[in-house]
Amino acid sequence: MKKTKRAKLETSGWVVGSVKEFLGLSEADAALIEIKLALSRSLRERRNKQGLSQVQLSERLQSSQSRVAKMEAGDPSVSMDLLISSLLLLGASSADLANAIKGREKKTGPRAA
Amino acid sequence: MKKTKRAKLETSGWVVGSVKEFLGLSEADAALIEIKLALSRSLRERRNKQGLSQVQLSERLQSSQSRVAKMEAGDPSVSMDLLISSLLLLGASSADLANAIKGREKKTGPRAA
DNA sequence: TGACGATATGTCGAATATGACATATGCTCC
DNA sequence: GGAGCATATGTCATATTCGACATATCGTCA
Repeated sequence: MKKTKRAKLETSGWVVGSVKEFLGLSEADAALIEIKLALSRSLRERRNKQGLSQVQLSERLQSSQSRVAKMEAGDPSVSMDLLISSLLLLGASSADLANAIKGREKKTGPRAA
Repeated sequence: MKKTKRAKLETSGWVVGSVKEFLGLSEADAALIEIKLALSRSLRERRNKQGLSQVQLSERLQSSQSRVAKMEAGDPSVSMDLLISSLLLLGASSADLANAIKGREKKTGPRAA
């Protein structure tokens, strides 16, 4: 994985919507980012649903508030490992993760909105 | 994520079967490892199914043969990011990843040792 | 207004993952 | 046996991610 494209993303901040072919992103790169964002959202949802502050969560994770904020912001400096292990620590099951990753329907085919 | 437990795993190599509560692993840690192993297996399957050698795959990934070998071996030094972006590059869809992660049935029930 | 709690952003030294390389093992074919 | 592959394992310099800390922003409440 070349990290060249990533630089651009860092300066501009990942666009939330369809990150697709925004820049010269390959399909794979775009998909990876979409997945990370999906996990980010999932993390915030879980944290909120459990009524935890970022500080409280950071304590459970033995991490820091700033890193939690970055996780939820989808910051490029957070790894999938961190996102996923955090979700697991919040009680997510493998199936939950799978669901988050699967992503909301691809509107490619007939299957109109 | 404390990386203390990981040290033990590195020296012994992750046990393939039920990594569950082998050592003092927390549920979350165990789950994370199981997921990584599932992705590892998935990667090798895809590579084989496409008739690629590790060297060929490493070229596509702009990586090296040794790293591919480590990915497939579930080596602790490989990140989820690398595993997943590799799978995506091999044509896996988000749904495919979700499926791999979801994991083969939890056989918690009778199933005595 | 000011104080407080929660979240965001930027930076830094330390920890970890990376590709590259060397080398070892295992295999088939001659 | 040895040549030619594919795969495994170990090491290393460099790159990336980490937790920690400082600081900024945003709401709300008095």
